Amino acid sequence: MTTLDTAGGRPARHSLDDVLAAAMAILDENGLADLTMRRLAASLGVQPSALYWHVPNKQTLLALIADRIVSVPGAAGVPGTSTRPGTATRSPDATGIDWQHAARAEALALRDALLAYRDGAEVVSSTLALGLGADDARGRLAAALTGADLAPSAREMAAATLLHFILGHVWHEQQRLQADSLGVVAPGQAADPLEASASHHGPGSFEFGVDLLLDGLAARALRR
Amino acid sequence: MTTLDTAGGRPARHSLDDVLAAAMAILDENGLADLTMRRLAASLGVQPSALYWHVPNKQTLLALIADRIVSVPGAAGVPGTSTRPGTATRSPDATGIDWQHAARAEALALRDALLAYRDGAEVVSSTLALGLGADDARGRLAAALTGADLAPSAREMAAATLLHFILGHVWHEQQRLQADSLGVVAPGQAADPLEASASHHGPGSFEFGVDLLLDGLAARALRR
DNA sequence: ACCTGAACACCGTTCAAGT
DNA sequence: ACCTGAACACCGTTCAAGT
Repeated sequence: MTTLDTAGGRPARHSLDDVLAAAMAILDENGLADLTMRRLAASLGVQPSALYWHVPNKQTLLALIADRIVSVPGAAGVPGTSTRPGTATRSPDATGIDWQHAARAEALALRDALLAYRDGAEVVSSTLALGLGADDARGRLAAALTGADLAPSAREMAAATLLHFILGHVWHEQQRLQADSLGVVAPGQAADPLEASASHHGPGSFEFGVDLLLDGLAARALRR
Repeated sequence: MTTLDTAGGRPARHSLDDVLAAAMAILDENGLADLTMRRLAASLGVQPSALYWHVPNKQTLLALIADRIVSVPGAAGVPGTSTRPGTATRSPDATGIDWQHAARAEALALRDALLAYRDGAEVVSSTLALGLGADDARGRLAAALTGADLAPSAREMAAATLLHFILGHVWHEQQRLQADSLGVVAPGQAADPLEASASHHGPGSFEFGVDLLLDGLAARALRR
């Protein structure tokens, strides 16, 4: 079905874009555990070895996917431009825009982007040290913090803190989604909504964390 | 060398404790990628299938390891008692103890515990939904926050926020350690100490994040 | 109580060769 | 420019059987 074999001939010919699209489809439908090079090749109607013409190894493939997951236009993004420099600025005259609102919006947009693909947070997390997508996200968060009265290094560290929290939270969230759908429930972690909503994983716990960080920054700004 | 074959006989007999100790040795010396069931079996002088008498599957093995990594006595822990209830209280009369100091100490202790094993943060993160170790850590953080003037649900959410930040930060940190030791450097992420120390990954960026969170909590406490 | 032996159904990656 | 075919060196897990 996704093989897309050329009408008459045998060997299907693909671009890197095709490969990434197919990989992301598998990721979303079956999860990271099922995203193997062999399964990906099969979904493209191609031999596994063919993938290594497009990509040097699986790790790079995952990094490219992470890049795409994170590069969807967020709250500050212009729709259609998927890649923007990390230090992108929003509208030049930022007067009247509350930086806390901007940072909050960016954080929520990043969470949505991660939630848009199954295991999105794990893919992006596992790829952190390779740069690319994660750096893009941190750049956007840092840009959103322009306006807070912070030294450049403090702004960078604050953006990193936000990013780490977001990845940690969403990953946990997606692990629970998967565990629940598999019926696997850990002893302490009750699956019934009663306990879930009353505890650290209820709705709003993400916003709580973001606001906590932003409150900390605001307190710092006041002390200068 | 680690086979520990009984002097005279053929089949080596082991306890779950032996298995976990051998697994943690591999983890620390060779990393998570090399911690396979087959390699673990070989290090114990046993067939791979023998491991499945001690443990139902690899995921459970990793969860048990995560539990041990996290359960080292932290700042508030009594040395020797490795397992304590999640809602453990520290000394009853907490008057005079600054909760911010307690939470900070607990966060630093957790980071040290994660750093004590190669890929520690990834192992614990991947095991979050299974409860065990991660829950223990969150419980200790929540306990340390007793004294901050917070509603119980807020305290739980704050502990979760701290935990997610810590895992995200240390995982990133350990990824960089491994990337550096392999000589793999990402385009943007310069390996030279000049850029590293000037940015979000310099020394102190962990403390910065923790303090940011604690400042946010302090600001909240003031508003009540 | 703890392990062997053999098998099943997979992996990622390389490399010469094809078109 | 993009793919095949065949191979290499691995995986996690199951299960009957042994002691």
